Amino acid sequence: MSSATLNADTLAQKLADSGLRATPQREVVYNVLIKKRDHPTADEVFARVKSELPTISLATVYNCLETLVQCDLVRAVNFERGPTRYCPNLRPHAHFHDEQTGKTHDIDLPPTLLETVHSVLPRGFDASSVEIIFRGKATKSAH
Amino acid sequence: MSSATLNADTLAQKLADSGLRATPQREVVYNVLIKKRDHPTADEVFARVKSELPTISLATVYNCLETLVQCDLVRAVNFERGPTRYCPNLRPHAHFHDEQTGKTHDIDLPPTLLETVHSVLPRGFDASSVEIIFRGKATKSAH
DNA sequence: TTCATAGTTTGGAATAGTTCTAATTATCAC
DNA sequence: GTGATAATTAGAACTATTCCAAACTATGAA
Ligand SMILES: [Mn+2]
Ligand SMILES: [Mn+2]
Ligand SMILES: [Zn+2]
Ligand SMILES: [Zn+2]
Repeated sequence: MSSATLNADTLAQKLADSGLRATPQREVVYNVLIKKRDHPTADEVFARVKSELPTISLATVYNCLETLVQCDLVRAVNFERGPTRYCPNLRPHAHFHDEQTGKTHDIDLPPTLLETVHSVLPRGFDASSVEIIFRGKATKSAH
Repeated sequence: MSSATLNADTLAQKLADSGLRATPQREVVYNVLIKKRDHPTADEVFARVKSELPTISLATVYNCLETLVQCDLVRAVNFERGPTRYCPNLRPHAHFHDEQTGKTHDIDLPPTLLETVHSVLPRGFDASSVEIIFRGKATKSAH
């Protein structure tokens, strides 16, 4: 069974869990995110999806991305003014924003780290999620 | 010497360091941020500043906020789609976003934490800053 | 099958937040 | 004071996103 088929099944399943249908548009949008995990904007997703579904509309891309976020298949990422970016990496990870290139890299986190970070919260703060963003420059060796 | 005067001096000094002038608009915008540290949007700053400078324009508020950010007197904060928020707290701190109320709280960080977080970066990633955002709910006791 | 219904997509209009522009006003150095 | 430079202002323009109403599609009961 191909990885694309696995993804399609995962997608169909998660959508069904939320009472939603697996449409061609949703599948292609999701596959575009999986295929190139560079945190694209909605416009960039739109451009990539068009080559497979030339008649898709930008509104539909926004709708699909929103749906995928609701189904916990994709994370919406905002760490600066400017368009929202989309990330299909569901493992706990931080983002490294390279200020020279504008590229955003995923940084895997050791399981203990989120615990440690969480532990700095004073009483009365009950966090359901933690987000970590680095800014700086990445050298060539860091692909 | 009053705290307002101290702030005004700090402001004038930092602006001068960047070759900029201390104008009434810049002073009032800065004082508004200092006075109520609730991470207001530009629109909210505009509304507060108007009571002291009724003829100030929204464009000037944006200009002043941008200037204060450049001079490292204020941080611009973006952790979701929606207007940028402004924070005059220069100590290392995280943000806690209360999803019920929409309010954003400052969480002071022990000096070791940023080191620990920083240490998860693989070779090739050179971070100049780290940002931490919690999301969840704050109980009444957490003011 | 056929039809009714609900879900989805679509293009365009509308909106929110911000930035740009060109004209005016304030400040500084001489 | 005068001229140069910096800052403010109102409004236009712009970007990203959401809203809307119409058309289309899938589903599934009769
Ligand atoms: Mn950037
Ligand atoms: Mn919020
Ligand atoms: Zn990511
Ligand atoms: Zn803050």
